[in-house]
Amino acid sequence: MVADGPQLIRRPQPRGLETRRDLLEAALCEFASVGFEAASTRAIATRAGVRQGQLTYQFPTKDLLWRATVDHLFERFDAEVAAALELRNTPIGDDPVATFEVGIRALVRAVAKLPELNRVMVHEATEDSQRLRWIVDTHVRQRFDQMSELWQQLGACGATHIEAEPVLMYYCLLGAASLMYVNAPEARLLMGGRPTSAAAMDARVDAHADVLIAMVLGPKHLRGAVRGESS
Amino acid sequence: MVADGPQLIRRPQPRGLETRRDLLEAALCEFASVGFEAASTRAIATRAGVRQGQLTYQFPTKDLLWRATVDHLFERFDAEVAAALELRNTPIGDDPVATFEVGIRALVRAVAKLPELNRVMVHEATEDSQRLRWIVDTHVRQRFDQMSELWQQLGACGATHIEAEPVLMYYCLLGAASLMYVNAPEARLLMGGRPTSAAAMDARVDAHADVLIAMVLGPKHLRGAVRGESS
DNA sequence: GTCTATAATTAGATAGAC
DNA sequence: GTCTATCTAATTATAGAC
Repeated sequence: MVADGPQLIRRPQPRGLETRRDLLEAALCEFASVGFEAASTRAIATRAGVRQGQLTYQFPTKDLLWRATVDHLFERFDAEVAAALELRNTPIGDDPVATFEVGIRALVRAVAKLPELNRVMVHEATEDSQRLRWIVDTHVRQRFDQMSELWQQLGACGATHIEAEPVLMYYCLLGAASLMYVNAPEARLLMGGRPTSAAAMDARVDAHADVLIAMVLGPKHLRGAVRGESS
Repeated sequence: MVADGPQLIRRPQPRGLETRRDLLEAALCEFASVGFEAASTRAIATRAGVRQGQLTYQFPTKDLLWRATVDHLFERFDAEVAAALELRNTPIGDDPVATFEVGIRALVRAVAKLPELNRVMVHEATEDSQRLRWIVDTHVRQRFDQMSELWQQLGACGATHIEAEPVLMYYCLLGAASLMYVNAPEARLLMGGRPTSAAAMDARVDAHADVLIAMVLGPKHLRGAVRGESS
């Protein structure tokens, strides 16, 4: 999705691809933690276990590294969503209510497992820039349009008592779904540093999705799965 | 709330206080836009119309400038909340439902008028650090506890069909209330750069609060004020 | 494909003139 | 209280050896 890599005269060699992948994973962490400008290519290279010169060979400029990282992040995010969809016996069809419910569950699961994506988004979206325009045009707008259409279908079939224009609902749902994971270090401090096993984490994610669905579809849609706090 | 300023041997002189205020306003913008590490003290001084040496006289280190900025930000935020509360004929008392409703309206109004606070929070909360611990201990925890108690009262009196532990609800409500304003540059791109007059902005903020209240208190609490889209 | 060495900028902090 | 000049360290990007 973005011009990448070495000079591309011949197909890349396996060890180059591997360091490339390592660099992308390292860049993902750094960019998500502190944003584009504060992230240092040296720190990224070190985290990936290579030298700085190696990074600039794979990604000639910091900007190209960032774009490749964002592409990689959205790919992983889509994979998380797909995995979450398969986990359920996805009754997706032309029923907007079922689509919404399954979609919200998959969304919450994905943002919880990959908070780095929303962190990068938030670091970039606080100020207008070329990078923000690129990420909106390349990745965000299509997802926003998709969600808008679903929201309008939901309103048309009378499934919700909430009346709001799509852009408002987009940010309400995304914010409610993601802030706890974006601000996970803060949340951990507020909760007093409980250990949070993987199972407890999963239960919390399910409860989180239940809350969002109950907020939008109302009490009549409660499926008895709304837990407060469990192990 | 934080040790500040020059050597404090004598009371500060008026022109010093003025540049101090200018520096805090400038720092607020820079820290909110790009975060602590990417913000440059030179850029802050330039924006405030003074030289860099002047900044280090008022705030010896970047860290002290940041803390003073955050204190200032929370003061301004509380002022916005207070102004929003006075705007309504605040029926706050011991009725949790009324308190919640008025509080949500004031919250949405305040985050919309001062998105810089939530931007700073999000820049800091994506990674554990001394700054994060300081901001949580100094400003966040007391507000979190206050909101948790209100949420438990709301559940106890059966006013909501949502069942969730306080920390989950804290991030759901705060995320739903703030993301649109935190990511305002992105939202403007998604909406196609509509002009958004002050009146339209106000209407949108009211509609936003209506949505949050309807989400939590359910259809029975709709007050006929839920607008979709208006001028 | 990987590495070292280095150029060119820029950062925060300090010292001292006025 | 304000400003200029400067120090030290860290940044991205480049050139070239292997």
